[in-house]
Amino acid sequence: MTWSEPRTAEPEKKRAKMSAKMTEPRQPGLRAQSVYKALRRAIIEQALKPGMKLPEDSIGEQLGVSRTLVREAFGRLAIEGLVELKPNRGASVAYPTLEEARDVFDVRRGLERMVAETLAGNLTAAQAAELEAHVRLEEKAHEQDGPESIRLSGEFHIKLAEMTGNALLLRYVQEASSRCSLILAIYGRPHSSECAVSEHRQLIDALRAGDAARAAHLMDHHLQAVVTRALLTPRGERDIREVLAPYALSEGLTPP
Amino acid sequence: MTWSEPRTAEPEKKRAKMSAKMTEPRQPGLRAQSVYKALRRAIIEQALKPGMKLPEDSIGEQLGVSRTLVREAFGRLAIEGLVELKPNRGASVAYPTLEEARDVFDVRRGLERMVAETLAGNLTAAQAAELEAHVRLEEKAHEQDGPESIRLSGEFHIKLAEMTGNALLLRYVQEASSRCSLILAIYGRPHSSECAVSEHRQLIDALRAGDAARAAHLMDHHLQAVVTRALLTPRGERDIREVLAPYALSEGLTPP
DNA sequence: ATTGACGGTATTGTATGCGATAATTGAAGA
DNA sequence: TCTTCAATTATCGCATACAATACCGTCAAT
Repeated sequence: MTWSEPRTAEPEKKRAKMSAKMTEPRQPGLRAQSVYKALRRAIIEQALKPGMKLPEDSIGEQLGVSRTLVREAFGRLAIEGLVELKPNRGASVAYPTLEEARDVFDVRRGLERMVAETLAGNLTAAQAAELEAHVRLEEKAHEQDGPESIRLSGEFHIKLAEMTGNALLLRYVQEASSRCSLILAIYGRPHSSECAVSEHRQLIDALRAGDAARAAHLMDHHLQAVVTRALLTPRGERDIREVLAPYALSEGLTPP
Repeated sequence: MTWSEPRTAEPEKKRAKMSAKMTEPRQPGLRAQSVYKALRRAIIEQALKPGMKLPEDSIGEQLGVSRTLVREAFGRLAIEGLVELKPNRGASVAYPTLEEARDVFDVRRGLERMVAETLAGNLTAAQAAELEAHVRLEEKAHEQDGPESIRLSGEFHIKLAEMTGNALLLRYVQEASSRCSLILAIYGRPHSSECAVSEHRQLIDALRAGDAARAAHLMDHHLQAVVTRALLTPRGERDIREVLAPYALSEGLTPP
């Protein structure tokens, strides 16, 4: 994101009573949305790391908006579990505990099972083709194993949710999905590519065949596999910091 | 709108610099929460009817807070699908279309199926007892068939979700549940008591027996039954207004 | 009579201000 | 040197200020 324009560079005293034509008439609500999306991406891509403090002032200044809009974005992100909001202590990037993490993954499995069941036997030819094209992209990306691979894996699941045509289900899947990203950023091993492409392929087959039970089962185990592959299991924590951090954070302590 | 008190009559210059002790130190964030809860209840209990306009000013004035907090509440409620927020046109109580309604019910069924599966065979004796006590309450209330009956039916499902110990699942179930209330307010027949107590009882039995499949199945059909009993099926709309209203509202038109 | 233009008012979107709370620093005492 | 506590500073919570729309009624023109 290019924040090249120095909107609030000057000592901000002269903005009242300015000549009427220098206000750019960006359409309303759009700036708020942008702040939200910027922060969301920054968190998911780990530019903002879990536990990191998020001062309203500096962020607003950086993004060229007032604290009001930043605050609004924090609200939404807090509901989605991406930031934590403590009274009088402001916002920080969420640092889910292992327990919360497990909750999220459990719910996600359930949600995506619904997706699979809904879609089984109801895919149009076009949709099936789109999914297969996507999987081929995943295969290509998987070879050079960049961060692209991870993004595509995630998008596959979002695409599936979209195809159900159920807006609420889509929203929940998206939410669970972002939270999973955050969780894997904390507890996951460095960069396992998370989703096995072959499992995606099998799933598509089951969906085309209209085998709801098999599709649901595949999805369930696929996501279960993601968890184990990415190491969510707490046996043998690798770093003492990681063991303590959640506790420290949840008590309002701030490790350096 | 009663403009009895001349709020902005005075040149509003003298409100700064008041004697230091007249600020009640209510703890921060609590007022925001209160506004949110107040509006939420008002909507669910249909004091605020679907489609009704929600001006920030008058609501804030009524609740004794500034537009800022009202706005914040609107944001949360909008995410939960209880209010609609249109740019530059403000907030109104949501008026879900039949399609959205179906989405919500579908997701709810899936979520509560998860609840049932999670709980099956995992109820403590205390929990089972609590549920049975609740059902007895429902039976009592069912006789005089007041609005109490509806509230208790809803609470049964919330209680179940709580017992899973999964905070996220609980939140989703609560959200779906409130949206269902709103939906039934629009499309439901006058006051069917929505949940059959006997079905609740059967469900508890299945949960105690640890029969996950049966519990899930019961839950699924129970909720399906709620839909049919409450008449969500669009055959034979009773009133032209009700047919048109969703379309009007969704286009931003405001029927009288 | 309907429609379209115009002007005033009501409401929204966003920024800013003010008091309050927590973080931090620094000084004094153990 | 290590604690304890007070003063300073950074931030937050909330209200308010102000500009930008949208709404509504009036009036003129077809």
